[in-house]
Amino acid sequence: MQTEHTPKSTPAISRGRGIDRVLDLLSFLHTHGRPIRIGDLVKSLNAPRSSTYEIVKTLTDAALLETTSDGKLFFGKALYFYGTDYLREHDLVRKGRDEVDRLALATGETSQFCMLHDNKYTVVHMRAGARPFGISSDIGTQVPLPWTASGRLLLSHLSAAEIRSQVSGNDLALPNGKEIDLEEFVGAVEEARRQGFCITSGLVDAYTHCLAAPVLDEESKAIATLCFVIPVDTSQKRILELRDILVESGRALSLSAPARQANLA
Amino acid sequence: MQTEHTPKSTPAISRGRGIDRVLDLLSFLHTHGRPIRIGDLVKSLNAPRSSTYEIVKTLTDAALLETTSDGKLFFGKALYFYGTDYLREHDLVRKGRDEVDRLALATGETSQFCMLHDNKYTVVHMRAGARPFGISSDIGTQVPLPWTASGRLLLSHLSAAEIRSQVSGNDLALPNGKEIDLEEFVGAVEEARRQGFCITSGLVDAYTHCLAAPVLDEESKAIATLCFVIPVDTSQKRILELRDILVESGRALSLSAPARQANLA
DNA sequence: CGAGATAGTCCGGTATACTGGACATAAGTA
DNA sequence: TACTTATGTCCAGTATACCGGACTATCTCG
Repeated sequence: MQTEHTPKSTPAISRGRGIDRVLDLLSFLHTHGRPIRIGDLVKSLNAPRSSTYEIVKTLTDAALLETTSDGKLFFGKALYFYGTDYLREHDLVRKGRDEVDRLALATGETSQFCMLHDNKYTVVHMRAGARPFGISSDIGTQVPLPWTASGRLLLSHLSAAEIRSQVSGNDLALPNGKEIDLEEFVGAVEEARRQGFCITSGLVDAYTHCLAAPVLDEESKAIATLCFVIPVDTSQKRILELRDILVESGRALSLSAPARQANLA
Repeated sequence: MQTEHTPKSTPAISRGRGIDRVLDLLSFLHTHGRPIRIGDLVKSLNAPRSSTYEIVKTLTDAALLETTSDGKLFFGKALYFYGTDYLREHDLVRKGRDEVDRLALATGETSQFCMLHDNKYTVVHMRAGARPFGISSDIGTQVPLPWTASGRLLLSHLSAAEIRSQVSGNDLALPNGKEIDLEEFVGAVEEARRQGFCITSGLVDAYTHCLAAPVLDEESKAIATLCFVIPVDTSQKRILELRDILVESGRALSLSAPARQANLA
């Protein structure tokens, strides 16, 4: 499941395929998030200079990249068009976006639509709530799965063993320095599946709850999640209210009825 | 200015760079506009089969492509993220989109934000008007420059000679079979620049006017346009009213004052 | 002015990516 | 059954894409 073109252990510089260089370039540009000078790019990618120039030229001609006014590089128009095409053809994501916008408007809470990408929790769409609260993560932001409620749902179709192998050691270390216990996490995933929703508190930061509901595919596997990011001081009553709204929205987007016996235990 | 990786005259199949194959693939997928089977892809691209399989695998692993439920290929999540990144960093396009949405809402008319791409008029964003009228072109749609009012504005920084060389013979043939006279077109471009807006009638189809205003960069060159697509039977008064709104919006997005003596002649 | 970064071009040798073709399935169809 | 059409894998030879390194040209800073 590792992406093959980014050898983790060997940042070594070897003769490489042009394609792989391109993929690395784009991927780096995404995590970097801002325009970058070509020299820095060469250093960051640890790629041969002349090849990089060549590739950048090719990509720029094809409008996959653009040069900003101050000579830096970033994504170009073609990628915008391709992204739009993706959205047009991809019902689920399109509906998910609409639902997020609707939820944020209706509840005033910061809402997100998330999917698994690169084996990470990834924000596909988000809309900030009414009160400007904290820093809401941008679209495309990736976070280790154990840090989020959605992460627990997105893994909930896997067996305990599979979960253990998916979560690399690093991912269990929270931003606040604490470490999540692996077995506890496996249990939480299990519980999330049984309940059909998940709530976590103070994981990514100390001041928020994370409240998530799954979107299921035909086989009742969570292919995406909807979630609210809400202040810790939210009342229990309000939390439950939001949870019900979220679960309902998730069900509406799902391709199958939950099939789980939702409220048994 | 031709994209180098698509030799027009030689659809020949020769040993090619992987990168170029990828660019061709993406570009084709965009114009195709729908998921496609890999076999058809091979035929359409006239590319070696084994290489295509290899490339598709690589791109799929990197999430640039995705396989649909019925085994067809289309753009993947990564491209959606890259497109979002583009939008986030690209002020002009972001503002242009907002303005289009605003205009469509305020006037009820179908509105578009357009730019030059691949030497074609390209719809960067659009929003359908209040009355569902005709077929509004999707985002990413490309049309020969002479067919549109925007096209005249987007070329208006060029000399007559440059314009002649930009417009290839094919582009002058309208969908209705008629042919635009090249010199007439050059004149229209000139006039569009002088006036700071442009109106065309019955070009792409017989039932619409196309009304466009430029967005200028620091050197007063049109880098984009805003436009309305309106029914032929719109009253003259209404047209002028919409024109003023559009010109004003274009000015607001511009990086320079029009600098042209707008209403001289 | 010299020293040190940075952007960008150019070129020849060679490691290897790309390709054609063979092969294995499976589905449709006549 | 036999024939066609599609997807997909694998392999070895060679055309060539990629890389290292040399070279220019700016720019900045001391």
